Amino acid sequence: MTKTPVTTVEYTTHDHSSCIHSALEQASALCQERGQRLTSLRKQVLELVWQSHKPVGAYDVLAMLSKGQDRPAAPPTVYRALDFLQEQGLVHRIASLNAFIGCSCPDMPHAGIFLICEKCRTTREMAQELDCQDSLQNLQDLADSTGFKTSGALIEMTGLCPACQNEVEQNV
Amino acid sequence: MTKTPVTTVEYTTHDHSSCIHSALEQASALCQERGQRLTSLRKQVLELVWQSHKPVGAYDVLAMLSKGQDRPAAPPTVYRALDFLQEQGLVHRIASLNAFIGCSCPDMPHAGIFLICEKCRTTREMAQELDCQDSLQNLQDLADSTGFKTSGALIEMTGLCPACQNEVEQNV
DNA sequence: TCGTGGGTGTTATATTATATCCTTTCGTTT
DNA sequence: AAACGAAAGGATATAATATAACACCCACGA
Repeated sequence: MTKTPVTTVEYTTHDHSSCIHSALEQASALCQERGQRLTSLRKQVLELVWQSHKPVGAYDVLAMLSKGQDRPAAPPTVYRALDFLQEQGLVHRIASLNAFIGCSCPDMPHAGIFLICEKCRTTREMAQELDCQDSLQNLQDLADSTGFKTSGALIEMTGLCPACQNEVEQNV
Repeated sequence: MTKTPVTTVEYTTHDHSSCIHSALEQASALCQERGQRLTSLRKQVLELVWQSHKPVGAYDVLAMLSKGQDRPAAPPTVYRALDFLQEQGLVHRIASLNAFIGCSCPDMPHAGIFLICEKCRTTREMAQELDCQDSLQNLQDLADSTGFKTSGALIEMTGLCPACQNEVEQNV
């Protein structure tokens, strides 16, 4: 049986520069709105995180940032920028990979649900889908019904993205 | 309003030695069943992980393991044991804490849902509750409906455990 | 103008995890 | 029992990730 996958931009060749551009625009607007300073360094780091739809390590960012510089940047430089971006909801940390990824909808607070391809590492965030927030709420209700008081959730699902599923089929 | 929390053993003073004992018993039985070797070292590490209902770091285990030894153990010793225990489903890794916790129901494979108290770090695993597996299935269906092929899930919820909620109230 | 505080640079170090090679242990086969 | 091979563990080194602490600078308001 073949089912037509609902392919999303993360999994297709697309004009990624427009992803980056719109992420930066949105970040800029949000920070202005909030009276936060999206400094040159922070913007640079955000742009580097957005170079792909795969989570990127802090030290990768560091390396990219240092490329062509006379003196390479030091870890705290990057971690501070990443901390800021996380606080502003502009990037998420993927705990299972010790890596960071740009948030696809930073304008509304949300606990992200991440679909991480274990083959190509392309990672998609489910956040705005209604059903998704329902499921999350279910979980939280469940937790709270045991007397726990939930304040945050981390959901990372691993598997194969549509593109990598196809590759596997072809290799067989 | 006050609601009576459904307190569970993790959050109450209890005869923890019986937790440890039964975990070891169960581990022993499972390994035997599977033809796996629960060596002395692995058993020791499992016991150390079970010292509490809080996730414990690999280097904490290392330190406890080395205490009183003439020559301290080296990291790979602990990581190898932890890897084995994870493979056997006897311990889980809590990604957001880089730490490990004993599995409360190693006899059936499951994706754990963890409730982590951000104050005392006591962590409870929801695994067997029916609703909980339903919610998980919901999430997976949701992911799969986008063309993703889910193979594993990581769910870590943070908040306050019943005991720590009470403390907060008292301090106010 | 003078503080003041946030942001960044810099150095050092902490924490977590793995690679590699070698030795020991243990079950199996002969 | 001896020999073998595979799995487990010991030991050393190093990789990868993250933070502490302090110094400097600059923009901004009093």
